[in-house]
Amino acid sequence: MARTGRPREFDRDKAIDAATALFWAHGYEPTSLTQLKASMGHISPASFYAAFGSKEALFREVVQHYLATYGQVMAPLWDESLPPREAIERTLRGSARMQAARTHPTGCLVVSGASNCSPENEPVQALLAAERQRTRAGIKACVERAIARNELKASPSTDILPNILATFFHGMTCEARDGMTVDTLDAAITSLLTLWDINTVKPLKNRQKNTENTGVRL
Amino acid sequence: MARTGRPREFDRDKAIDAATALFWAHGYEPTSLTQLKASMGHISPASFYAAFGSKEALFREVVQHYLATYGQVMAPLWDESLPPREAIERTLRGSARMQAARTHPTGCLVVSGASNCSPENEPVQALLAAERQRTRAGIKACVERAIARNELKASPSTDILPNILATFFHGMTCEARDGMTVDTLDAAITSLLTLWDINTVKPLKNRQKNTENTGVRL
DNA sequence: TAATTTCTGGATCGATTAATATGGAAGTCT
DNA sequence: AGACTTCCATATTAATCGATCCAGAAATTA
Repeated sequence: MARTGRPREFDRDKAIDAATALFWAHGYEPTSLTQLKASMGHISPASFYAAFGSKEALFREVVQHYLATYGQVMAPLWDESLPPREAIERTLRGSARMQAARTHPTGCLVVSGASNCSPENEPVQALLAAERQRTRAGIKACVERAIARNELKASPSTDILPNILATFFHGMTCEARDGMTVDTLDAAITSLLTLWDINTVKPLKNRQKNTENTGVRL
Repeated sequence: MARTGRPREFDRDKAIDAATALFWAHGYEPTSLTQLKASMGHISPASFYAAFGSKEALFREVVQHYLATYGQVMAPLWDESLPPREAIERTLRGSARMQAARTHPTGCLVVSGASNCSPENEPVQALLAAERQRTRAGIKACVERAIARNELKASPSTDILPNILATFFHGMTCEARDGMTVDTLDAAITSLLTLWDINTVKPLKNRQKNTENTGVRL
């Protein structure tokens, strides 16, 4: 769009990165414009508003950027070329590794990015809530696909499986932020997936071997 | 202590109740002094500070009050007169029912009460983090007690069981706040506890009957 | 009644919030 | 070169933040 005129002096992409780190670590409301501008190289208010519009608009950009990068650990959920169980397992293990990493704030931005909000910022909360709902739908679709492929038997305990997985998944944010390591989370995932395996149509004695050679992305 | 002088005109206990509802719904930082004072009957700043000292001191009182009332759903964890599995089950079901109830804000105050915090309020975050750690210790103690009583076999998958339960437990806050009903959470708990049962020393064929006649408190 | 204590309302503190306005320098395009 | 666009830095907006202070009213006890 902007092709003429004086070019911006700060790197917009790096600014988004810096804003992501701040919002991720402290949440939407506690992150002040002063902090944001400082993290972008002490840019002026005018530069900030010209580049991003508002704090909320910046946050929405940050969320999109997060989903397009870190959030890609959940991509297997919608990859229908993967066996459903592997899609779930890759998502869980990838998320565990991402959320517990020390190279950025721990936990998931979508879960904890706006969990404490004033009523006037309810739209921000709704944005993340919608994204979490998308995750639940993805998990549910995997389980239903497994049933359709005759890999899981249809039963009440299979019906509730997506809810268990979603609850555990969202709980990882709290655990990671409280210091749980990736190894511990990974071991928990291995054990949790037993709940999947005991609902398979033909239980294999050595099914647990599957959990070792499934790669983890990112 | 205060026996003479003009008595306070507002009900301090009701004020704590009102503050609990606000902090629970919006979190520590987004809840302003103005809101707090208004919820206590539009009391004056002087009355507020005379009665509570500061916003942070009030929050600490609120947390104690929360733990002594709503938080008592976790009491079974430290009740050694209960069989360990029943202690865990009562805690999970009681928490699910409490967190999903519509008579107060959903979710758990200890999990979401200060999840978005500025660095200067780190002590508030630490207060809740310590309480969460106490919960994890309680869950772990139950599992270890079950092993000591020869009700669970010692194994790697038993070792990780407390972490799975804690992650699920803390995830319930996110699910409840996003609208998951108590019935759904309850069904998920029933299925999750299968992970306990498959690690029992002598697996009973009709173990699942146990999940029906265990009472739920509060 | 007198003395004491603690309440109340209102004004106010400095700091910080997100957002806007202004004026001029800097760089791009024709 | 000249026109144009967009940048930057500095001030400043009104509102709100948590917290403090003071004067006077009110209720207790002696």
